Amino acid sequence: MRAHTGRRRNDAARRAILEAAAKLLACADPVTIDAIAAEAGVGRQTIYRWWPSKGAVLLEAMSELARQAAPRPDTGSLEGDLTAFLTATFRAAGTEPNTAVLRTAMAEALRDEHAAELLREFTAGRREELSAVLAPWVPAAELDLAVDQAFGVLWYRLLLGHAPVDRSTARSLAALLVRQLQSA
Amino acid sequence: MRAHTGRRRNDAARRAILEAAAKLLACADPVTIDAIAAEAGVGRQTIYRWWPSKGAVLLEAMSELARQAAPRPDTGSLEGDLTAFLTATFRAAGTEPNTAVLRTAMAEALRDEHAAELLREFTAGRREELSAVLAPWVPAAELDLAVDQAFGVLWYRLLLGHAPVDRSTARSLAALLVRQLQSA
Amino acid sequence: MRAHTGRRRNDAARRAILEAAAKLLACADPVTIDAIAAEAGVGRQTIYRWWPSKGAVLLEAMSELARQAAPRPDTGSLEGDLTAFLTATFRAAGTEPNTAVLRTAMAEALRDEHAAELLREFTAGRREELSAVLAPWVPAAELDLAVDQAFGVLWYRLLLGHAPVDRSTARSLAALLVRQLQSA
Amino acid sequence: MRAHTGRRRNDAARRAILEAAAKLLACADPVTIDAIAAEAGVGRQTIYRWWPSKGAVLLEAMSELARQAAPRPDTGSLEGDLTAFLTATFRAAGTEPNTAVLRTAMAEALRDEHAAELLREFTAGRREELSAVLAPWVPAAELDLAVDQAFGVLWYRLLLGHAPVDRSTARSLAALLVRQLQSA
DNA sequence: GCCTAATCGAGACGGTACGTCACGTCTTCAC
DNA sequence: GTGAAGACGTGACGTACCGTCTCGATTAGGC
Repeated sequence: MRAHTGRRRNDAARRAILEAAAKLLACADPVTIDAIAAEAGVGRQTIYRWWPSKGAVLLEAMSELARQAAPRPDTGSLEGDLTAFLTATFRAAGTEPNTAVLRTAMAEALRDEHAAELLREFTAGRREELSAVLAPWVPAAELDLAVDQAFGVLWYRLLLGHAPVDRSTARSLAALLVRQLQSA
Repeated sequence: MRAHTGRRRNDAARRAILEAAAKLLACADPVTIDAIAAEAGVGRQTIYRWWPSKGAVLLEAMSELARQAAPRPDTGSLEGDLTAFLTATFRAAGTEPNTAVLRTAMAEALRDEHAAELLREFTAGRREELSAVLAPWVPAAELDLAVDQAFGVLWYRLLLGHAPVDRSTARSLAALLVRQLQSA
Repeated sequence: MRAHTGRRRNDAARRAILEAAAKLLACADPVTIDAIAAEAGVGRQTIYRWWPSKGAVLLEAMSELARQAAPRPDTGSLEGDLTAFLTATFRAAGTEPNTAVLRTAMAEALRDEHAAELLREFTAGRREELSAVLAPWVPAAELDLAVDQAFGVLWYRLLLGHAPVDRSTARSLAALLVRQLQSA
Repeated sequence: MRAHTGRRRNDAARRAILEAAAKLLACADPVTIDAIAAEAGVGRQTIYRWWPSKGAVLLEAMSELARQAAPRPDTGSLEGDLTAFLTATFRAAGTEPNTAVLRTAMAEALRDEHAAELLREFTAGRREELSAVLAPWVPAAELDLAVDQAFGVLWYRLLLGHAPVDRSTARSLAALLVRQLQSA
């Protein structure tokens, strides 16, 4: 038995696919596999060879996009750190095309188990970031719920659009959470 | 001029459609117009005559389902009222088939503007309920954000599934929010 | 038992329907019941009350249109009479909108037994006309086939459109048929 | 540049579609695309990929069916050849399921320009056959009209059904045409 | 002058077929 | 074996007409 024969995976194709997906993700309208393949100059099968579904491609593309976002602030106070984190996060999420990307990603995750898994991983990563920020000051028992309150507001507003996702929201939310967490 | 001519809308068909939609909504797998029509014993066109899209039917069905849910508690304390409201709400939303219904409704709203509008209306109604509960005790400036924190946690967990939506979550959340709001 | 009570049939509606059908028949594109009803300013049911199918309306409209066409020539010779008859018939049938009417009528007759029956009646009438023209000169045994040869050429060209249906065709055909019939 | 990439057209599917169409064509009742697809064990889209309309499929199927029909008789006499040709043709056309096939084909051609074009091609081929039979004996100027007389009788009777399309008709018609053509 | 009943325009109803779109799989040939 | 190209079976979509079934309004004898 040979360990491996034949042509090796073309990383250029992989990157082209993710970039095409990212580009289309930002357009707000539903993304098709054909569109990704055409935009990437790639055969449809090349996508299915490496990802289990359309949603998986989109989610991976989104995760790459959002990789750089997170600062790990250290201002010396809970309120300072939390404000810095939430401000950065809300500003990023509330700005197009990111808003459209996140909404489309959630839409995909609700229809595709592969995408759902990747979105769970992505959001778990974000929660860990925020947990790390809060951990020094907050009792462990309250951590998870506090984190979900912050990201809950973010996603709830993002998906429904009834209220802004912006810097000022982030600041108010940080202040409220601080009061809640420190009054223990 | 006559006020109206022609056969009137068949209310039995309308109800059959919404009930069929509600039934299928609870099944967790994607709902098709054909399935609704068949389940309701109705022609497809009768659906398209009265609703602009599949999403609109589903959202209307969901809204009818959830109409009765809300208690308007009056225990005499912020913590009592809030706990009662959130406990009831989380328990309802966290129980199948309601969880599936809400997830499907959101999935539809993310792809269909008509459904989105109806989901906005539905969630606005729920926020008003909670606002009414909080209003006596909470400064107006903090109301909206507090409400979004509560429903944010609910939807965030519902959609991602990383943590439970249950009575105990509701109680913890109520306690946290009370601390936050009363420490002002 | 009373012989009859209630409102009588509205002849204006009947005429409006046939005229609307005639008008739409002339347009070459497929005619719908809705279009007839709208054009006639009539409810759909008023059509179905009096005709068994769409085709029946169209065929009756066509028959009324074509009622006046037939001359009963008497030039004193077989060739003269035949030429006169065929010339008139081919010129009428070969001119728009009559061509479209006949084609549409046949299309309808091929899908609708009521229309087929009416088209059979209509064409039977036309064949009788031609038979009457030929009868004085042609042995009875050959009459039917000769008549079918004439109308056969007419319809064959009308339906396929590979060759004209015009006065000169009529004259050539008349001459050929005369030779055939007189050489007995 | 490559001459061609991608999977090739599946000829088995093509044949299955045409055979299914032929089979359904013979059933006298209206043919649907779904029925063809199901009978052929093929997706609907595979039909639309290769034929512009339902009529085009049906006409192509009919043309294949009728390909073998034509004898090219050579009995040494006009009457002999013509009788042989018309007898064979009328017998074939006048026998079920061929009659139903031809009627359905015409019905389709009257509603669908693609089918009309294919029916024109088919009938043109048949006319050429008959022209070739007649050419040695008939002046060119009279050829087309004589041919249209023969096929005219065939189609006229086929479509209206007022008189038989059979061997004896063919013989009488041949005799009449011979008299007409030879008495010049 | 009512009563009865059939007709009218309007339009909603359950159906059937249409032609399109996107999916995820498969097949072909080039590399 | 991987790549682009593209045909394949599948199944939902939204539209167009069909022929039937209500509606309330209108009309016209028979009593």
